[in-house]
Amino acid sequence: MTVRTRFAPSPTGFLHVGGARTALFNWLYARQNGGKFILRIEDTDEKRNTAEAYKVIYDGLNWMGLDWDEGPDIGGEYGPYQQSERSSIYEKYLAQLEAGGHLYEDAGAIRFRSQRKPVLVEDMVCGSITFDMSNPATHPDMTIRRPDGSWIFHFVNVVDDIEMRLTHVLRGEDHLSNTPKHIEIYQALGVTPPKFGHIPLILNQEGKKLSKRDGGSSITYFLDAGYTPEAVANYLCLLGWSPGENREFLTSEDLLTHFDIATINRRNAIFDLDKCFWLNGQHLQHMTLERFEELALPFVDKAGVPYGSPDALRPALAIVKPKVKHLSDVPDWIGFLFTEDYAFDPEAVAKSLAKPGASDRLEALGNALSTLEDWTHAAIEAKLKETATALGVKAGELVHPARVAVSGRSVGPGLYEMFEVLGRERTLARFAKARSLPEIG
RNA sequence: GACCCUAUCGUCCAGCGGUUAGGACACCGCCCUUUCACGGCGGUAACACGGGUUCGAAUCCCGUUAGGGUCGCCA
Repeated sequence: MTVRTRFAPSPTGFLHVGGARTALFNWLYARQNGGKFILRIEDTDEKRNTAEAYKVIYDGLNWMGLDWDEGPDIGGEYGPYQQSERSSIYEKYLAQLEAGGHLYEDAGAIRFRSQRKPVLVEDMVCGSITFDMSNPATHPDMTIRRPDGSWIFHFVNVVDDIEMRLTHVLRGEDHLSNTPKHIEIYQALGVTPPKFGHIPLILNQEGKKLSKRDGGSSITYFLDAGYTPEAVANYLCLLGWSPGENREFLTSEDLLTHFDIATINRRNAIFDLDKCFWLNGQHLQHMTLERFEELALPFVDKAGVPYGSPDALRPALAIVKPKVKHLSDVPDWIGFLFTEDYAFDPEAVAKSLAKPGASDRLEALGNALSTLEDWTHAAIEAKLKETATALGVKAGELVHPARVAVSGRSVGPGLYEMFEVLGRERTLARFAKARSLPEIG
């Protein structure tokens, strides 16, 4: 039997990281088993049904690299894939339950009568749990349809999972207590339930369920802040799971081969943005330059960095890739390489360039570099050190003023790498420009 | 309140009857170094509590406490 999993978000205009995680786990499970991953939009509340809300879901999943085999946008064998268009299907199942004597009316709404028998939930992550359904006070008969004819989540969710031939339902642990109710519907319909897997929740710093209000609870936050999807996926999998051997850095391909839903623990986990941040730096550092380029380009373009052509941009990206931690920092880290109109940070100028003798040392360095044959970072480094020795000063006495001269700041990419990217002409011109600054004595 | 889940450093994860309780993030030193990073070395820091079971419990059982979740005509 082909594995079929799904992600069934409500179009709220917000993709929660917890939602992204369930989507990721379902996607991984489907891909690991040669199965299908289905996207279904649960929009029984029509107010939510807007094009922008759909776009948020599509964009979020696409960004994470999660592709779906069936969905509202691409169709599929068991469509439509949005609940607002499936009412006739629900009517059919409702009639079946009615015929079985499982329904009754209550103030215009339709309720499902519980059998009041114990229900066993065999969960892929939580194990076997038996729910005693005998107390109507704690397990009231659930409403299935409102007086106005609209449908309630529990019912349509089960019907769709049946109709769409889902074999595995991996979802948040907040649904664990709802599962026996869902199983009762499967039983009333005479259908074998799918396998369930309830994954622990993501908590905020206060240990509460991560909500919209919490910073970093939306997947767009990670996108905008310059996180890479591979780092976010890596981090999300690490929450509650470990591949063993103290391994933590996993590429998306590693995740596909190693991640195992059955071995995640049952404990809710607090989201640690610091660790995600660290992982992001690791991924940035380890990925190919091509991938880095692909991810950084939108940020560079958005900031309006005048890099000219991709060929001119590439070397600049190459020298910041090992150092930058957020893609959103890239424009700031490379901007000065593409304009002679870069700003001088007053503090940086005061700390090195304005120091006595700095201008002279810069001149000496400029003279030495003007005749350097091989304009590579290695040769530049050798020449700078040679010059320092000749002047009888430490390399830092040349390095620091030179850094501020060419970049206007005290923090940035490697100095020799910056020189190399700038080229001799512009490097020396910037030395001269810096020496003519009013602050320089 | 009832029901369900959970309980190892501040945080995440290892540990599955015998360990000096390990790794990572964060934090603090030191080293490397052209800044910032990276990297290296070292440090602070945990088995919630109480009973069992056992020759022996972080590991198994029970209870307590704490946290989370569910109990909608939200999804």
